[in-house]
Amino acid sequence: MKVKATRMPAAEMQPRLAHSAFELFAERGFARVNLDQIAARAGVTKGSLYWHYASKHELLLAACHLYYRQWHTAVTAAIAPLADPLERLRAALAFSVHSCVIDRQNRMFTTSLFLLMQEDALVRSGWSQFYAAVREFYIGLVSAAQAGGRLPAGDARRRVDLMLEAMEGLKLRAGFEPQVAAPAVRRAIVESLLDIFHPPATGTIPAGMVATRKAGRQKVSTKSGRRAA
Amino acid sequence: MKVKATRMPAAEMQPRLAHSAFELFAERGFARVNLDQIAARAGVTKGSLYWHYASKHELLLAACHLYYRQWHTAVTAAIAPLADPLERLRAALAFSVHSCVIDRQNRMFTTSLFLLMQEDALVRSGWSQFYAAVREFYIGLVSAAQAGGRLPAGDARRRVDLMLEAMEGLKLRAGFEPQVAAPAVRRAIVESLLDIFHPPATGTIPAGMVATRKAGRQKVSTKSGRRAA
DNA sequence: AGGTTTCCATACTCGCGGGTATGGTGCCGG
DNA sequence: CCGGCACCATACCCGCGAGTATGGAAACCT
Repeated sequence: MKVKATRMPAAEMQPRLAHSAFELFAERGFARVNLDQIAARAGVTKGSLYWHYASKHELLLAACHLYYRQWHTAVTAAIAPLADPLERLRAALAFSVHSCVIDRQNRMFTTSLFLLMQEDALVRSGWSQFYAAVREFYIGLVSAAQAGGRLPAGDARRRVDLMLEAMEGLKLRAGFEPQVAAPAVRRAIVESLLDIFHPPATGTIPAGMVATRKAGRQKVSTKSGRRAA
Repeated sequence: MKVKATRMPAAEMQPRLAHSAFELFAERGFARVNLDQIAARAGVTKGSLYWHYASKHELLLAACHLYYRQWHTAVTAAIAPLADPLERLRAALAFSVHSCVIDRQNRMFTTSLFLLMQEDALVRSGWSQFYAAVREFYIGLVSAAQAGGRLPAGDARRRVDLMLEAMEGLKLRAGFEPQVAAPAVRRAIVESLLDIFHPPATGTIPAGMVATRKAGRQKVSTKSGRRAA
């Protein structure tokens, strides 16, 4: 029986299984992946998978940690060569937008995660911590740009929250509107997100004296606005 | 056998089943609902469910159409009594934020939908049409506010896209950070979203007011440059 | 009335997949 | 050299749930 019991040197199979689990979850989503597939991709069978992980759920948590670490190293590398704080922020945004829009695996994994989060406290708290880390990371970039005079002062935390929400929404939108993957659109999106860190022209409402300096720069609403009845 | 074959008058059972399917999908998500539960909530059994719908998938599509119609009537009612265009926009935003943040059913249903979308063209195109309708609805509100001088001029479509993305992201965030459900936070979020429709103080970088003079090797160029990302 | 159609219930099939039982094999210490 | 441990494969169990087969009762003809 060509059993090929190659004897992995102890704690090498565990991350290997987590990696294949992550890949498959990112390709097909958690529910559409079974344990035989995960084990097969790692080169073993389900029986030995259960020696390393007690359940599919544990495998999910391991895949999540893998995802979190991957994001951190990738975004760190993306901004490492840059010195100007605004350019660092811009590069981080460009990286995030790219991974949200282009990387289908990323979309599938996180979308699957958002559903699991609704009924699993561990997944939820894990994501919550990751999200907090991402937020602090961006707040650091924005604060540095503000301190360096490259961005106007403002409530960094609140604006970063808005920006991150828009990023997540963009990811979802890219799932059904593939045109946002066009390079020109992506660049425009990055600029839109950067605009979030510029405060509005006036406080909140420009009462009646709106300047309308650039009115009519683009065709406005003639055929788009089916008025709300 | 007390068979209780009450004989629903033809096309009354169909929407009844769609409604209970929607409710259950919104409570537990598509994958965690079986057909017996849907049939039971509608007062029948699975055998008769299959007389009205050919598969669970058809039931899902019916539930989607129900959701789309519900959103439209609800948001229309929310802004109906208002006349001022900016107030209409604000009311629509407040309604949307409320349903994203408070309504757990809404979150669960759409989150479940986003996952199904990845592998189901019908669900995807249905959502795409719905999203387009929502976008046009908001573009109409924004354009009206701009035309009435209540909002400064600007690219309504692009800003509405950004706003809707932030709204979807907010919905996801509300799933794991329940503190956004606080009324004060909700109001602040509505104002943040409204700020999107106020253009930044200057084009992109406020060069005049800050110390560093715009080391702008790359400027935004307003339309589309040919820079590599 | 008798036949047909419409709507509904009961009872079943059956594949899928998470999880388990069990036994084999390389390896290491004694 | 041998017993035990770590790692892995094979083969099984079993619940769940989508979908089906079948039959029965009400309504609708003609």
